[in-house]
Amino acid sequence: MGKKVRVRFAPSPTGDLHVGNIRTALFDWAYARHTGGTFIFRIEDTDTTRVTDEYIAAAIDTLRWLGLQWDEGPEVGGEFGPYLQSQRLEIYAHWAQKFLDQGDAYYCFCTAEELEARREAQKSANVAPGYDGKCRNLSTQEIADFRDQGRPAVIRMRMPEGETKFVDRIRGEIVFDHKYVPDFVLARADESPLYTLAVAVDDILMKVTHVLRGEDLLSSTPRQIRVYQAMGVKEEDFPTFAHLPFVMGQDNAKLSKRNGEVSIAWYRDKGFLPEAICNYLALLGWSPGDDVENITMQQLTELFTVERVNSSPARFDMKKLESINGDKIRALTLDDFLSRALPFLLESRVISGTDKEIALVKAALPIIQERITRLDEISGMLKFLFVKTFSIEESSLSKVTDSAAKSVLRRSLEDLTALTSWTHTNIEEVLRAALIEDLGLKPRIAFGVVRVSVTGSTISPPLFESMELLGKDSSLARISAALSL
RNA sequence: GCUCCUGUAGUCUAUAUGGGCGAGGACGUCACCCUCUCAAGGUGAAAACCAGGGUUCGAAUCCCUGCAGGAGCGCCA
Repeated sequence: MGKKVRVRFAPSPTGDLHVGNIRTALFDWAYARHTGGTFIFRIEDTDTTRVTDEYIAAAIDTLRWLGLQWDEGPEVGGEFGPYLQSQRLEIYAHWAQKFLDQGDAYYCFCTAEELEARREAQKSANVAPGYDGKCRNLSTQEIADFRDQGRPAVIRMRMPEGETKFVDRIRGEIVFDHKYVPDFVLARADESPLYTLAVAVDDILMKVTHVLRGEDLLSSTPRQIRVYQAMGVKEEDFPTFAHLPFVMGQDNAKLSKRNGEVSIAWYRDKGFLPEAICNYLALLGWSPGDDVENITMQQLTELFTVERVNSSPARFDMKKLESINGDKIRALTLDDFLSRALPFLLESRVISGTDKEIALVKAALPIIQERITRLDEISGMLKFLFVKTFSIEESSLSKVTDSAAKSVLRRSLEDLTALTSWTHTNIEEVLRAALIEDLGLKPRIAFGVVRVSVTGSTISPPLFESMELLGKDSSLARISAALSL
């Protein structure tokens, strides 16, 4: 080796980045960081009909949010830019022409309809569908005739007979017989490049040393290698390939909207922490070993090696993600937790953002920190502290209306009114003395009644702390309101 | 159809190069404990080597076949 590691994450943003993309990006990033190499972010936008500026912007935003800093790429630049393939068109045109001149590529005049018809024929004849090489050896006369007819021509790469052999860092030696690798198109009739041309050219020009990407690209590797060869690159300068296993949906199908949300934007909105997403995704197809699971981004870069990546596909499990998310939330410092919680409270309009509100939120967060698995649960748990017109939820109303409940409320109101120092320990002391010791009630019954009257729900943060935060006036007002229901 | 990849509990995985694997951990599930609800935490339980052959003193670990799942075969990436 000796060469400095350069890895790239090169998505084609035809939609929001999804779980699978991110897992790939994460491994690329972790590998670069682990080896002290360079992490390159490149946008593959050669398919202008499907890639949009919005999706590109979203991809950039998502990577930023996840904390996967790139060393070269959009917005940060770099020595081998530009990093948007749409800005590198003349480079691809140059190489396509060179391949043509060398005889490695040729013009193909077959129309889409003709190709389609022949593919159908191949299928019904039980032959692998693929280009049949019709235009491979056209004479100059034939080419001229097609040109005269005004037929458009694509540029096709010639696959010589033989085989391509390479060592995949995850799967070992892989061999493809060229019989199953048909001549492929490098550029459209309008000369715009295709992925097959652009990736290979860019990986070489950007001096990429390791290609870590999805398993779906495994069978396109011989085509890339073919381009390297046509470029005159020596075999020892080819990048090393490592094809990562798939991330699939719960039901073993490919991840899609239908089974589990795939867009990272959705996870962000739901209140998943970026470090939780990364930690969980890192565990899909990789493991640090030694029964370790909960790791920081820093540890990931220290522990990550391609050797420990599995070759078998993994299923995405939302439950486990939530569990890890809960762990990460519990590990947050109060200030960090606060800054992450605020956007959700603002968004749901539980608070408007005044200093007073924020101070109350900060005081309340510790009592809910271990009770949530996602940030979007915060609003529901704290809204009782902020609502202007308080009401008890429908399903819990019956808890406070029977006569036994009334006596609990009456007694609570009485004893609490006399309490001067409104702290949760004092509140608890008073209520225990009155309801448990004096009235002889079971704690869960007695406190349950008070809980519903004060928080409006049978489920809430710890009662006494909640009452302290709510304040004496509001707490007593709610109890007396419940009394008159 | 053809080519390629993959196969440890419901899920993710650990067991560096075959022998403490009579299979370990985590999520989930169930039970119990703790407890003012909900959580968190603690304890415990059920739960797996795809099948069949071989190689070997010994295989979950290596080989073959079968089966199952997935991917690719585009003027998509």
